Amino acid sequence: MARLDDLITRKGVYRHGSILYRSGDKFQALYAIRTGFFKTQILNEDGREQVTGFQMAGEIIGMDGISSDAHTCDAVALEDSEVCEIPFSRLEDLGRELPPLQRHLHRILSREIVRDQNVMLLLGSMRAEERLATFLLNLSQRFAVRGYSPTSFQLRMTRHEIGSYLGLKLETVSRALSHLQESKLINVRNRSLEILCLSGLQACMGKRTR
Amino acid sequence: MARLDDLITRKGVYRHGSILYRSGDKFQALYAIRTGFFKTQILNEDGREQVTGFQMAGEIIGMDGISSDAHTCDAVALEDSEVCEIPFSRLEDLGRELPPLQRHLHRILSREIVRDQNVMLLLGSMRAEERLATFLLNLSQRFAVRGYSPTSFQLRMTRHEIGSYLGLKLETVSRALSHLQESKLINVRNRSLEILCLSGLQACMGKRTR
DNA sequence: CTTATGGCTTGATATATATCAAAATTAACA
DNA sequence: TGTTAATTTTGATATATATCAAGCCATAAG
Repeated sequence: MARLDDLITRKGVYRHGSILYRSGDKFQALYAIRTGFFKTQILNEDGREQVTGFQMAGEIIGMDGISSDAHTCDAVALEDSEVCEIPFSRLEDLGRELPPLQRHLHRILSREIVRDQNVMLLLGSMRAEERLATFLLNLSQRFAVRGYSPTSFQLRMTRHEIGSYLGLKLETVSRALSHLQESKLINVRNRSLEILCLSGLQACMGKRTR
Repeated sequence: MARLDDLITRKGVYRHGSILYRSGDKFQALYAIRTGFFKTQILNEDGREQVTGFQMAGEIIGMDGISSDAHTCDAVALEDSEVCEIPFSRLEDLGRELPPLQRHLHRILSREIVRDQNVMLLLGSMRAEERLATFLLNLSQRFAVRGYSPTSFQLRMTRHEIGSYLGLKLETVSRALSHLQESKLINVRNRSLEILCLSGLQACMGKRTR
């Protein structure tokens, strides 16, 4: 553990809107978010963007860069955030000496694969309101794990960014939020969100017309 | 290399329709496809399915299982296929001794992450015909790498499976194929596909109304 | 060779979401 | 702190894709 600490260096503070890495940047390190909130996004040749994830404190980003020694997405701070850098080749070196660390790295990489595949399921088979419910429940769980309220939190991203992540236009996101509110499942006012009925939201995930 | 060969064992032949692993199966190994064609899919609680990928000879599957020691998707043979098994903990052991092998594994895991994120882009931001063009061009490239014709090949999957992968209904897939054919970009008759104009298909990827 | 079954295509119609537009609200900044 | 710019909501309408339905084709089984 001491040796891992030795590896990790405080990379610094990223102000709201600033960029941790860009697509095309040389890959050298993974980043552990200490505090704050990021989004990752990829851009098409023709300028279309897709938000591929929202990352919060305790999560690791940058794994996309390993495959080609260059990052394939942008990572942007959605609020002032503190980040630690984990030089990747040194992490690999250390992993060779410490099997549990090696295993841990593999699990983190695989967890990202599983997460991505669940987003595919969401994008490929769910209706707008279901996608939103799934998204809110996912945020809720992740806040809960960190000791924050699972039922009351701030959205760190715009409706446009939520829409980009969920494959919807921002108007659709807004309407779906309004509708969940009418259904008494949530309270939403700007970026503050309150979940009134977790089980109701869960039920909402299972509704298919599509 | 000899030691890697030592690790890998021929797992056997999987007949068309048979299952290499199922969601929930204990994770013990990665699988290298020697010959043939697979699909991987996840299933919702409520029975909805999402095809998460199509894998061909030379590709590795099973990486989803590392994170929780259990597979999170099903892998199904789409034609008679031959598979090799790579016991994962032994692969990790060997990776600790052979840094290039370790690095190779990390690249493979990361490549899957990048692939998945590009599918997110497809599902989140492309129109039906674009998705199909992207899909066909991806198959084309992968066949080319393997020394097969990039412009003439057999589709190994049904319209339904293509639709599940692309987030479309099978009728939409069928119509989009017909339309690409009318546009003289492809010839398609059942499962045989011929690409008449690679650059035309590429241009088709960039068309947005959405 | 014949029949049956699953897969595919095409048409008509329905529907979910996108698009366009305007106003209201909030946040950023000078 | 006033002013501007960005974000959000909501409505009206357009459109892409889903749904429903029927017939056709191809492959597999008897």
